[in-house]
Amino acid sequence: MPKKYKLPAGTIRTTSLDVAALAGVSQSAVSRAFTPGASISPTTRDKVLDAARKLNYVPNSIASSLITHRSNIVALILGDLHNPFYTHVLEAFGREVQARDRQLLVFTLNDEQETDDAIMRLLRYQVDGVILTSAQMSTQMVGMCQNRGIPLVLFNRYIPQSGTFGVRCDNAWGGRQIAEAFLRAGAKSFAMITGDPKGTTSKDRVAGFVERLIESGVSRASIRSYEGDSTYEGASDAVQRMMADPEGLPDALFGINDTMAMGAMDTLRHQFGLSIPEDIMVAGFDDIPEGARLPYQLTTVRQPINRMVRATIDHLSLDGPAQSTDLPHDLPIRGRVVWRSTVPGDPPAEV
Amino acid sequence: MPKKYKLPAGTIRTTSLDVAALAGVSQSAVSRAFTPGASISPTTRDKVLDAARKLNYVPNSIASSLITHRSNIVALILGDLHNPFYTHVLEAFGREVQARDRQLLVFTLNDEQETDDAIMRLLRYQVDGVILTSAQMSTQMVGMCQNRGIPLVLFNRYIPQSGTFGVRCDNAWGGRQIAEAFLRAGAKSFAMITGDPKGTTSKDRVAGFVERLIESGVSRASIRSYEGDSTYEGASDAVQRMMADPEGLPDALFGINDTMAMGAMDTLRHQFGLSIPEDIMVAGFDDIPEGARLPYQLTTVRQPINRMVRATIDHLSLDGPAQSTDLPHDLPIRGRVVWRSTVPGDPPAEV
DNA sequence: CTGAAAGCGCTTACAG
DNA sequence: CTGAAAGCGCTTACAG
Repeated sequence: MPKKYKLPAGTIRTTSLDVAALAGVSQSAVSRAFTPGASISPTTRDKVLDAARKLNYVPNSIASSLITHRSNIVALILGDLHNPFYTHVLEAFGREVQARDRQLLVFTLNDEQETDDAIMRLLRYQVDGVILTSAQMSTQMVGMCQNRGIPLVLFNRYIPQSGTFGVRCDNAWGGRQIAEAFLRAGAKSFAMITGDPKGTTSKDRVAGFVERLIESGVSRASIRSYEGDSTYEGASDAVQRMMADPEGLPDALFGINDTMAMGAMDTLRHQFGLSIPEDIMVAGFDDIPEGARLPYQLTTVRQPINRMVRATIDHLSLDGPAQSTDLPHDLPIRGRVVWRSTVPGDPPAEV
Repeated sequence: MPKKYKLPAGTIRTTSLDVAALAGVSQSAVSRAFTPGASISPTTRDKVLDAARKLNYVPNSIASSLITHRSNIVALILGDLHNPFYTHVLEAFGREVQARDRQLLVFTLNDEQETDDAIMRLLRYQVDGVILTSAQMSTQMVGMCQNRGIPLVLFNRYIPQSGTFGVRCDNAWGGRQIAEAFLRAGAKSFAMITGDPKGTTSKDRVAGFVERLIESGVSRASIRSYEGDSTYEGASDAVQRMMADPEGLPDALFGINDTMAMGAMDTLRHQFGLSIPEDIMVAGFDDIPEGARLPYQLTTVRQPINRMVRATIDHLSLDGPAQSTDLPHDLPIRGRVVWRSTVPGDPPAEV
């Protein structure tokens, strides 16, 4: 019986029919043997599993997906791979998704406005859920996912009034803690190196930071801001601009993420010969392990990655029915301050 | 006409049949409109594409995969995510695979011996190819892939006599260059911080390094070796052991990868107050961007990632027939020395 | 260039 | 608990 559709030459393709023949059971029985909880006797199951082992049979999940409408694939859209924080995010999602017998289909974005394009591509793969860690997406694309019943969760960002659900660190709270730390250490003038001006993450950290300073009577004029592009190199450039500023050196510098704080520290020390925290105190945000290394010992805010990742995956409702849409559309999770040596003195109380 | 199989509630599922109905053509025509190179008139194609747009139709690649035996998915097995080198590898593979209209299904490994398990899982997804960057796999698993006609390429490792194809950096050559650089700078005693003792990468770099030193009359006794676990922290521990060694400080230290070289530098400087290269010269391997930062300025060997990634994907033969197996089973690609300031003096000639 | 029809490899009501 | 059969949404020979 010649196959009607061409297969790559020399390829052996063992199907449930082959296993059924060897085990002397129906094809349905083979399917049931591989379906947890299916109605099958232990005897039959063992016969099938034996035959499957002999034939090196592995069920074809493409075929089962077609009928179950579940691909067991979760799409992860990654923007900023160069920030080690996102390496840890990828690792955490990989671990959690694999623990649920799914796999990650990764979409790496080169340009900013590629998110919509990535969504169009992942729709073809019939993914069971989408995790978006990158830039903005259009409301049209949100609709494409919703129509198809594909759960979408934003990680560490939110799109107001889009009806999308977002899990994130409580960035404004974190910004406040850093402000408080600087104030207790006696700082009077401040600078920030900011990230993506369109992203909510950087904006919220800045907002919390500034808010707390203003509350404490600091004048807006003594809070400067430089764009750092979220990167080490961008922060280094921002420090050049800060140092060229006639205002002079601020007492305290807030890098909106650890990578930028590290870039700023290296530039302040090696290019301007300054000491930290003696000449200028520095703090970051994220608590990437690199910030704990000997040369940095960076005071920062820990993002509770594992809790954030689990909350994200829970919202995907990979098993069971979709989450009700009455839930709050934004779930900020509070981290904690990690006190190291780039800010002098003792940790202040939470504010 | 009620659907026989349950769909998640509130979900709209548009198929080629719906598009065909709206466009007034057959379902075959819809399929052809979305198949590049298919036999279809421009008029019909436009009618179909119009209807598809109105209905937000996206072809279901699960269904097409079932019949074409191509999932358009490439499996990438990643081990050491904490080494920034592999972040760049992931990014390069993502870029190249997406440029070929495929996506990466990522398998992150926590433990060492999970590779075989990952292979079993990816077989279900009917991937078009497998890229393995992690630890060893059994020859049985190699056979599983070969039987199914799934191309498998090892990235930066090889398994002798397994019949598997590997693309890698010419690690022995790189090790020789570092040895030569140290020798020209006047070093007489040497130490290495090594990586995974089972991996070929570390072994080959060590072998090339030692070989060149021996050639130049260096005695084996003046070449020490410490295990560094391929990590920053492992290298830091290795330096502790090296400094406790009664042999005293060597003239030159080779970190088998940049991450370890950086861990060693930080520990030598901040914990032992040593200067680099005045007290001890250091070199690494990989040329990760972090090694070029101000505090490190690390002399190293660049791995030609882009060439390696392209060679890997070419060997997958995603389009066209599978590669002949007469090809050499191991393709070492030569990098180049990146000369910075952790080794004194001028760059030596290649050896 | 076009349509009707078979079939990819499974899951799952249905009827024993 | 079990098997025969329908069907998931496509691609592709086949016959016009």
